[in-house]
Amino acid sequence: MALARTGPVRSEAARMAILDAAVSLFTERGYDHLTMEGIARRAGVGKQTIYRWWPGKGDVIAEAILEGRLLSDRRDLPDTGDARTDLAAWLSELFTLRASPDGEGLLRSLVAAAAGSAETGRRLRTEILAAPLMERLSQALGGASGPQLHAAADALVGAVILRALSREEFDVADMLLLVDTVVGRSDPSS
Amino acid sequence: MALARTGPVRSEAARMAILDAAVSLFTERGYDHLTMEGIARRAGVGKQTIYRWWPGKGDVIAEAILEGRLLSDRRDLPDTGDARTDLAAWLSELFTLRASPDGEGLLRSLVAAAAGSAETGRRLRTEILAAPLMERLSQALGGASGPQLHAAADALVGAVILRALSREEFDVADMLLLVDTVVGRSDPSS
Amino acid sequence: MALARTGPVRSEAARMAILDAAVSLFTERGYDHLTMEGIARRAGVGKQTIYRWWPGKGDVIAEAILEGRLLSDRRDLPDTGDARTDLAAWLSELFTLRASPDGEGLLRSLVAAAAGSAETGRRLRTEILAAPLMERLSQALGGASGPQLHAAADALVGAVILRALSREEFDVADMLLLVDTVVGRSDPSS
Amino acid sequence: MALARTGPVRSEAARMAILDAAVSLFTERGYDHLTMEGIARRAGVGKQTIYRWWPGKGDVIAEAILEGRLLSDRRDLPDTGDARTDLAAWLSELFTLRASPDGEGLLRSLVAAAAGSAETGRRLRTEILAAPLMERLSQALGGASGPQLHAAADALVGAVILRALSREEFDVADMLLLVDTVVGRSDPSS
DNA sequence: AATTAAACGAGACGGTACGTCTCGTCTTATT
DNA sequence: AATAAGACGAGACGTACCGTCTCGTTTAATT
Repeated sequence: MALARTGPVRSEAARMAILDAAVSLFTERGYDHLTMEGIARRAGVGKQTIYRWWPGKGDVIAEAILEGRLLSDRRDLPDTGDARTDLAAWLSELFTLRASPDGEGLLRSLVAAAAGSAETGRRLRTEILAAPLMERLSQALGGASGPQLHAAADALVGAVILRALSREEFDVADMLLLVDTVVGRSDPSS
Repeated sequence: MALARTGPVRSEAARMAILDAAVSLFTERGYDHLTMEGIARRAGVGKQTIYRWWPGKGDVIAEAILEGRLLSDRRDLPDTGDARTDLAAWLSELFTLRASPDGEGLLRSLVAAAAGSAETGRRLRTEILAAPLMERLSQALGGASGPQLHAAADALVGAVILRALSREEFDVADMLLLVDTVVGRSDPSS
Repeated sequence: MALARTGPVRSEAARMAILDAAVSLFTERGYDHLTMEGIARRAGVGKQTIYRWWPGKGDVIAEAILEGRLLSDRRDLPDTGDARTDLAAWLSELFTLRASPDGEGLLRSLVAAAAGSAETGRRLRTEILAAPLMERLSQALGGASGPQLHAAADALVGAVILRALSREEFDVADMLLLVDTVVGRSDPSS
Repeated sequence: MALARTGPVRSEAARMAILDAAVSLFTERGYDHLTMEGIARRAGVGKQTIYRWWPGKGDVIAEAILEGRLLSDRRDLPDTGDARTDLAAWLSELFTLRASPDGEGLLRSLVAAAAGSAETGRRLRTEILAAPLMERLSQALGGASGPQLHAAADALVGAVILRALSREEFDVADMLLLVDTVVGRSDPSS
């Protein structure tokens, strides 16, 4: 039998305030400038309340991603009937994912967070490679699944990340070329 | 007539000591733990001497990459005659690029550096996507070049980066599957 | 009802360690060489803990004076029955107030501290012109008090400070002459 | 036979520019904020040119005092016929000696300089205790000279310095009381 | 109801690093 | 040889955060 615990229970209000504060500071100033003290200040919360539940800022962000507070609105793909165009459009959106006025791209910030926190890294990939994308991509590949599908998904999303890191521009034509390279020009029609 | 600048000239010894120190600290402890003070300390140099020539640690690392002090030994591809195998082997090496004892992968650290510094981002891509890789990849694609070639290269390298960020394992079979996805199974043989 | 302040309370141990460190460094090397970093280092304290409670090094020294950690043992005058001799002896002691091995006179250091910090200036005068001196001086002046007494005290102590600043020697004969000038030769006898 | 020196001779223009710069910076911001780099910058001179001729900032200020670039206009006493009033007026002027907009009193700054530099200390006293003051004071004391005269002068000027350091106000009445204490009320009239 | 213990806000603490400033020494090309 | 310019190693400045550690208050479940 488990030892019965007495005393107050974890405050959901505090948890919410912390995640809200983290998300808003992250989108405003990027991952590098995100600080535990800043989160506590904006959330109106003691620092210990954050450290009690999360080991570091990376894990706070990881939880925010998990709850769909970041990236959530990029999950759905357009559906024009042409999978190739839809994928390119969705990747373009991913690439331009940016919110900060001072030019710190949000995608780069997410990459920085992923580089610094294992949990964030895991979740970032899972979230980006979400169901809608995989479904469309599978169709475009003629029903591929499993490792094959994942390879294609990683290639598409990875290429976008690499270009974002290199600060190169990436227009729609480039994006279509990328989709063609990975998905193949003639496969869907065959 | 140009204004003749008088006074002492930049110390090459100091520049070298700084880059050496930065490279060794970076490979030992990763980008996050790299500090300007640490570099100055190990280089036996005043902090101002670093700040005089570089705006931040990202730019020091960028210069180290440019000079081939990082990554240089991963530039050459093996040559077994089978481009598919060679590419997979080279990508595996890129993926396992790691030196830190405390588990901070070197590739992830480079990604963090790229996310934080525009110059590093630019140079990282240029360096990784170096001549040897592009040449072999072009052959594998049946002589592709220009945007088409770059799309394929970004897809391959990007996928590896994404998997590194997500802390997933990536064995040789996965790597071959990736190469097949991007390069195509039958193209080289045709 | 007053707002109840919660949270940890100021650490008396840290306060003591800081004042102790400041006093020892001050007497060892003088005010000019006294640094906030040095105090923090010797006190085994974070710099912020000093800056949290004092604006600058001058104010730390001011508090040390207020607590009698500097100057305290020069407060008592000898009592030979002859006020003139006693005052001269006490002023000589004030003049020779020195501790530093490298010749930085302690009195000059106090003057530098007073010049740089309003609070130290105020407290320095209050401390030097302490009760025992005023009492004896008042007797020597035939019971003078108030502004008259202060004028005489300032004249005596000020003259000593000026001579200390000018690095001139000041023997007992000079000191007696000074006392005679301010107190008057014949007053005590009358 | 002396070794004949060849090469250019010390630049008087540079010397002047340095002293001018030092004086203006001193009166603007006080001794504490005076820096060798600041002097060199404003004087349009290499730092080495200052260090070649002066060991430190205190000595530059000492030379400026010696040349009458500081204090020079306070040397003359008014002459109303009443030595007591004249001395009090002159001491008041000394006390209010201030130039900085941010309240750093010039007299306190001179004291700081004197505390930090032996040469400045020596010259400060010599300059303040200049001929005009001594002459008037001697008359007021009924022709005193030598150590006796110096004791009185030190007492007067020292008292003013001490009050300046303590940031206390010092009005004309106080000043007259001080003069009376040192010079004696009835001496001049007798 | 009284007790008990954990979660909370607040924030002090010993630290490390930041990026800037000045120190005094040392090159360099010019005059 | 003296100069203007300024790079250099050194280290203090005052600030921002780190992660840990009290504080006193508030809130549940257990007696």
